[in-house]
Amino acid sequence: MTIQRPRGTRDFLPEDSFRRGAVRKRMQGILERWGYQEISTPTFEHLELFTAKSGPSIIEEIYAFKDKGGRDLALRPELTAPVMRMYVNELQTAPKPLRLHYFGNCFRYERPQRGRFREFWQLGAELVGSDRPDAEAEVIALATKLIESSGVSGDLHLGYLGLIRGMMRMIPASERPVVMKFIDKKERDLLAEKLQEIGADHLGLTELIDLKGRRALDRAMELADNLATMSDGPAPEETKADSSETTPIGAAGDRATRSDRAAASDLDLAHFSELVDLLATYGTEATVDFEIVRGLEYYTGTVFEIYAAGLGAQNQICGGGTYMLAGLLGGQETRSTGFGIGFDRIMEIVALDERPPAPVAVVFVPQVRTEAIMAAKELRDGLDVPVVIDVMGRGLGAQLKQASSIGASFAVIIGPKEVEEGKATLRDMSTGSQESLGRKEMIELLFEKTSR
RNA sequence: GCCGGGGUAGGGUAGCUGGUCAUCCUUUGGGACUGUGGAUCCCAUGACCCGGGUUCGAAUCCCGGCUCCGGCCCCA
Repeated sequence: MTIQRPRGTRDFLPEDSFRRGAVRKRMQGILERWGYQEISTPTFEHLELFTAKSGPSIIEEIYAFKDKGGRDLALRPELTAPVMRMYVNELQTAPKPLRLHYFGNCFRYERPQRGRFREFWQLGAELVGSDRPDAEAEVIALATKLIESSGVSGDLHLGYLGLIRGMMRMIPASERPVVMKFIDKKERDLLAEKLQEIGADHLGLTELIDLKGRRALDRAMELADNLATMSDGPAPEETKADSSETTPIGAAGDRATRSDRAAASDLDLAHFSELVDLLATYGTEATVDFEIVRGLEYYTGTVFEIYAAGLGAQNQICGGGTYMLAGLLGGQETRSTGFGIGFDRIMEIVALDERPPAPVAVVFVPQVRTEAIMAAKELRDGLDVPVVIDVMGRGLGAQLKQASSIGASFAVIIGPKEVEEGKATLRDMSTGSQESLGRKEMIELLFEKTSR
């Protein structure tokens, strides 16, 4: 038995690596042009970073371990938390806004299936320091631009947590987690049942999440007005009561706390509406969809997800929104907006056909090996394509055969005759035509013919 | 964690109602062809996922494990 790859990991053969590199470079080129700067963080972090962000239950899903010094560490399951940790550690006093992008491998201990691996790559960006619609629109437009650049057509769904959270304040705190869960899981029947049970079916929640697109926004405005009228009643009192029971024992407690913290700005639908208009300016098409709640607590308002066709169950290729994480990680509270793209999922459906450049082969008669190696050296300095030379001790014919099988565009043939004349023979591998050239002309001609 | 379907040379496959040397294609290395490739021919390398069980005998049947694929859950 040979040694196998660990479960859920992949090997990337030269062809795969080339394709991945090409798509990555394309995306990073766009990020740079939008003024985002690349950063990198460690592959592993203190476990606490991730439990602080997502709660202790995350430990079940990640690679967590103790090192030899007894420290609790974890392979990063995502990159937003490390990036914000880096921000809190060393970038808090940098001029705002900060535009950052990253690309890195992440790890989760999950059952592998299509589009889901134990080691996977995420590419993302964070705009730190603003949660204005301007910032959100830029980030969302950027995300769609990146996905487009790979030839993948994505379907952008744009949500806003404010209204739903406003509605949540109208129902008992103890019922909120389960209601949120039903929304997230798209359990319509259970949701309707639950709302009726707790006497909250008049809020318009089920109606809201069913609406999509332009009409959803208009209707949301009306619902917000109704809600504002209702909240003049007992709501503030209840809010207070909630905060008193917010000892951070688990997800439920956190949920209530953060919902309330964001209360002041929650119902600001004008903000959301402005974002929708700005996105139109960017030419980014979005479907308004209040069903997107992205279960994560630190999102404060705008959230979005992008789906792609042709991926089966794992069709989400991008997720993001506006969040407050710096405070949670011990820094001064800062609003940021960002997204992560599932790079592997993009690669499964990417429409680009990128191929490595064809190499040039130096083919020689054994007795002039030295001259051939020197020629190869010169060619490598002068050309932008791979230059390869025989290391198998093969004869001339076998070398040409090899050149052909690796797809060489040209062969530079060197024998005693050429050495004597100070020239080399250039053979076009597709046509078989040959010409004798001096060193300088050889490089000039080849450069011209091989550069794209 | 749960539910299905698979695992035979590097890749793709036949065999799988148990019994000669496990089939064929391709790839790789060598040769026919020591100054000219793509063709052809010859040679070589190379596999029954692992462990038990049933049997005179297991690639084949049974059980367990590992792993891959698809779905659930969760997410990227």
